[in-house]
Amino acid sequence: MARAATTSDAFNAIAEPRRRDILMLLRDGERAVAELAEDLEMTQPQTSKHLRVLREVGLVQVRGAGKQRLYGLDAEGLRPVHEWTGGFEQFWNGSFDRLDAYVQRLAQYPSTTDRGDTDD
Amino acid sequence: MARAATTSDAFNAIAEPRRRDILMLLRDGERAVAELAEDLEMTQPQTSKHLRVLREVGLVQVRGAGKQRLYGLDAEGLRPVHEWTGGFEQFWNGSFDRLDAYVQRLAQYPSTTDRGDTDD
DNA sequence: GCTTAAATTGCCTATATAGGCATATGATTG
DNA sequence: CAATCATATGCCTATATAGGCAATTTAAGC
Repeated sequence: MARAATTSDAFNAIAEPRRRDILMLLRDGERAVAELAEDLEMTQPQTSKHLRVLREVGLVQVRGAGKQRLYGLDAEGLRPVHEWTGGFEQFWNGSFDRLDAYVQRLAQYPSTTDRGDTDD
Repeated sequence: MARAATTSDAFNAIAEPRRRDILMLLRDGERAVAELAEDLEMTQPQTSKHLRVLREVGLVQVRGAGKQRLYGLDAEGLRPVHEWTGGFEQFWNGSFDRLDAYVQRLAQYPSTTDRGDTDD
């Protein structure tokens, strides 16, 4: 009855722009919380919370470094998202054209054409 | 103060599993609402609402076909997601190894090694 | 125009945050 | 152990849904 938990998977985790920003920053290497907070102009608790979500879905890792805790990227979790969206690649890279669409439509609605009801 | 609107962009739209299911079904061609509802075992209003979100972020298109409304895929909107995640591909396809990580860490924390504080 | 079929929209509830702030927890150093 | 720096949590509020159901709109057909 409510929205899906953002902590459930990578899809939900990266739905939040702030978290995407964090991940992008981490591409350049590990970062301490305070640094991330400063770069992204967020408060420290805010940053910590986002990092927690990212950690729970396995997109980042932490390691203690003195008083600091350095967060590092664990991008493997983004792979499913990349692959899922990749399953639609044919629809935007040109290998999919109107003929494909026509054939697909026939597969589902063969009667549509019988009634001369196609839109083109 | 609240969660980001799921209607804001594709990232949010596909965070919902149901909507991903809908998009996958639509890969095979256009579908009427009732059909989608049946295939996904959802109520029809529920399906309509998800379709509305998908339409608002431009991931699907509609066209009237008699009493029915056929929804079709407009996957172009998934491209940004695919490309964004693709920006992390190096981290899981093997071209990125511990040396890269080491170099990246140095870039951010050169002193870490000076203090003999690395984790390996 | 009325009836029927197919979808959409409105209304209500429960729930999961995101953000702000204060406070607790951890680790380091003297 | 006390003091301090760096993070993580707890608590509270506002908000955006997702789901259930009823009612309204849209489109055919008679």
